[in-house]
Amino acid sequence: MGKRENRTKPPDPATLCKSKDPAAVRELLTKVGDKWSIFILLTLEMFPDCRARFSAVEKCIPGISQKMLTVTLRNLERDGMVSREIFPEVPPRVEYQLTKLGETLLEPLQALLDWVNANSEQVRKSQRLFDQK
Amino acid sequence: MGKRENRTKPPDPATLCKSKDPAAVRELLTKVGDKWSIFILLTLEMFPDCRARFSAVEKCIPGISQKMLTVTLRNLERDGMVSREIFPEVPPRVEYQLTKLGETLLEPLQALLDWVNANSEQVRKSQRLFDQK
DNA sequence: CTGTATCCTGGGCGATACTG
DNA sequence: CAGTATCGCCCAGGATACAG
Repeated sequence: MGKRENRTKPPDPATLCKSKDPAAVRELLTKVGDKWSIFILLTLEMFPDCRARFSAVEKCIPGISQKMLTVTLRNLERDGMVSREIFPEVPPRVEYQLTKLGETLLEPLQALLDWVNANSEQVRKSQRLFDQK
Repeated sequence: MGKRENRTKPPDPATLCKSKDPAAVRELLTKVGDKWSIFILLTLEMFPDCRARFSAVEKCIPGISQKMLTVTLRNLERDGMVSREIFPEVPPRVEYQLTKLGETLLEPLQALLDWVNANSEQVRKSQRLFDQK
């Protein structure tokens, strides 16, 4: 399932979407494809125990607004990728940590990042070629 | 680089974005995260020689509009993931084919799909739990 | 059959102000 | 410090019509 050998026969139309739970696939890729999720996941990964407080994450991600950090963290928590712990202090302290699930997602994600590092130059070249035609 | 061991010291803020070409990372994830790109790539992969004509791809992707198929294919071509060949016939025939570059992207992508297949149930469970609080 | 050209809507996201 | 609330812009993407 999902192997990449060359076929010699055309596929049954809609085979793809029957075998793969298209809703779940699209859902994840939409999440991961949004503007900030991956940066948050990768940032948390850098901290000891994959754990950091709100403001610490914020400082590691230039350009993110407070609102989007809150929203994206909340979504990640909802999906079970990140856990959230509130400390009843003043001033308040909230710590976020990658869950086991979140950590497992980072592996395939890292593969994608490696691909980017290896191939982004070729992509840019292709774009330039295409644009000047 | 990009390893996943636990750190014992907090990261240098903005380390992430210095080491990874954030523009390129975000660019790819935005593409891959759009509504149709992956389905198109996975569809082409199913055909002999990773090659199919416009209408054949269309039939394999329920719900895609003609416009979005055209637009997304054009973007993929611009990025060098897909090549396009026009046959001067009537009625016209146009064939699209995964390039070498496009095929290499499918490997990390497949890892992500496998993750979805393995974990989407747990994600849904987490969502239900979160929502009823 | 394989496109292009318009129009239109929803929602992602930023800016800003306010709160416990 | 770590949020909410509100407003408004922009643009991905759907519907529809037309063209080579």
